[in-house]
Amino acid sequence: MSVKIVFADKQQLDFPEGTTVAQAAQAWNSKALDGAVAARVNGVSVDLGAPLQADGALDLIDMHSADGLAVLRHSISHVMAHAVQDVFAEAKVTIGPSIEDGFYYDFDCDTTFTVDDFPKIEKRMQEIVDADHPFVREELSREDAIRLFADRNETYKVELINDLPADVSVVSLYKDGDYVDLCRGPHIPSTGKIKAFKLLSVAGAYWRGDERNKMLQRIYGTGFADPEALQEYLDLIEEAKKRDHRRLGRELDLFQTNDEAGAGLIIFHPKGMMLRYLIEEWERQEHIKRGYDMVMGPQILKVDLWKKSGHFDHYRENMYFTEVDEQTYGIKPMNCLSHMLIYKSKIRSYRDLPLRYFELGTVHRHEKTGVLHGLLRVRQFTQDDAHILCMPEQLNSEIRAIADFVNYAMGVFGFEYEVELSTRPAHSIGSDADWELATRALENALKDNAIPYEVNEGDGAFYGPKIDFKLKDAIKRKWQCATIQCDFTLPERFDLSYIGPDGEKHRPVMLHRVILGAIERFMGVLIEHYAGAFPVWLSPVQATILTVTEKHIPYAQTVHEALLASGIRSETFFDNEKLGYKIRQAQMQKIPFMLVVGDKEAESQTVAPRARDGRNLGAMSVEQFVALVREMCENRAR
RNA sequence: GCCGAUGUAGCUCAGCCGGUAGAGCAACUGAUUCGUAAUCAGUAGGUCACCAGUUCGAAUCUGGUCAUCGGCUCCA
Repeated sequence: MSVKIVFADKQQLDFPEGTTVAQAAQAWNSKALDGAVAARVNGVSVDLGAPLQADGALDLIDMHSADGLAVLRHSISHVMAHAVQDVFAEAKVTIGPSIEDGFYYDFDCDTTFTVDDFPKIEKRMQEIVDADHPFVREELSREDAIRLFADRNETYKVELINDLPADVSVVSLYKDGDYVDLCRGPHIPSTGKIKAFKLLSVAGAYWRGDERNKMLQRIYGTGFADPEALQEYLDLIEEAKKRDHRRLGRELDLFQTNDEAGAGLIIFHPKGMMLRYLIEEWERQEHIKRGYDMVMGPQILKVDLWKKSGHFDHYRENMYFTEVDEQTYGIKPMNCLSHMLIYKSKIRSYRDLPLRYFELGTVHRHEKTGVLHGLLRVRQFTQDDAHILCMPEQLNSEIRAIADFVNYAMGVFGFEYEVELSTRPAHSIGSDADWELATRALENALKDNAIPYEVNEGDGAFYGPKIDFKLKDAIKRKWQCATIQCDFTLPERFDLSYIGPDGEKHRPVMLHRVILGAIERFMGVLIEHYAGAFPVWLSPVQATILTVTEKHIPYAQTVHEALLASGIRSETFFDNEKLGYKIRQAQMQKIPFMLVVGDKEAESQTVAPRARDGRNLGAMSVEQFVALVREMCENRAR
């Protein structure tokens, strides 16, 4: 029997059945195996050593491709587990997949691993690599596999096999040397193919990601096709550290957190507050343009109102409470309640809808200590929040308008983003019918507007499904900022109504939505995105005036005042230092323009701007400079 | 909240086996008056996160608390 194999270039060759993928590929093209780590036969990933058993299309997976790197890293994770068990005999293996940028493996081990153990583990890994053990695939019955792992005291592997679906009767194992792991594969042909790896960090992780389960020890590492690519990645990590918003927040004097004030609470310094003011002011204008009404509710509301809304029952552990005159008040974790009360303040007609209430609403949420992170995860934050009350038939166009708004806003700041639809979570309120209706409404709006999205099962808010917009920051981390949530429950609980054309009362639907999300988080993402070098319109300081010597101070002062009067955010730097020093300081502060003022400028009543990128713009009048800055602001230019 | 690590001057970090703290940069003062990424000299600055305990004696050892960092879980 022979099999017909079609290769990437459409060439078709016949081979005896049982010919391995590698042999076939070699016959097709003698260089085909260079850099190949695995292959796809009819779209299914297989080892290079896999036998060909049927006709099909074969293409090779290159080590440099995303799929190839995943295979390589998965193989390195086996080598790491192998090495860890050689170093720590009592370590039990659990799971160890490849992930974006690397891999990890989780172990259950009484000895706690530290980064100081890495050299030992890496040394052992290198020995395994040097030994060039082939990765050997074996298939065993469920029972035999369970017996094998039980004999080796690998209880987690036994649990994994036991939990496989009932119709799985055969499982695959991979061996390299004396190490055996339960694994679907594919793997690289042998450990010797590994040319570049590094262990990065150790952390705790719950078995199967469930906080009720045992905490395991996870070792993260990465691997690349060659040492150069690994070094490039390590350099990228260094670069990411340099643009960490917590570091830049201090260096650029934007904000602080303070032990004495409390965890997760941000204290904005003048420059950080200016940045925040600029973002917020921009937002207000954009909301007014789009038909939103600005409103504002109180910071605390009586606990009974939180009971009515369902927050007390479903969100209490995240809320702060305070006692005033024997009354318990809940400090708001969300802004919706006041907006509901505004709606209820009079009888609404269908002609009034949609109503769009916008509030830069400051909320408090009691986040778990371990999740706090700079500006990105805090306990007090301000949302650019709005609640849209509309008729069900208006949902579609309202969602579309919000999606357009988000798209516009992301464009202004230069972010890419992805869209996800999150459905009903385990812990939620409302009827199945309402959830169905709300989820359908969001989904239809996405489909009608041809917005590509992915479904995120069970990730909705407790009161309704949501569309999440995940923007990608400078180091490709994804952050949830914008979100649209569809809510039939709160209007019900607050008995909201409008009088329809038929003269009868009807129930409005509510959309909760944010565009930037939390201002604090968005600022954190922005700082990293721009690496602290904000575009001119967002720069807390747009120009700093540098004197060549002390005698130029009087003229520089008049320039400064003229700029301030023109609405330019100007700063003076008159220290008794050399010009080079002042330029260096201004450069490190990432100020867009440095205005050098010396004899020439004072005499000709000009300034000599030096742009942040080092370009010397030559002498120009103050008016010309003001016009330049204004134009850049309008174009939102860097 | 969980696992692990860390907490020394404004910042970055030294400080071995317990004997009451040190550098660079920043700051301040003085000199210098200088043209596109660091002028020179001097001075000052620390409850060693906090609270207990062990000890003749604790930055150092032990326990607790707080905070930060890397993750997990959760999330704007």
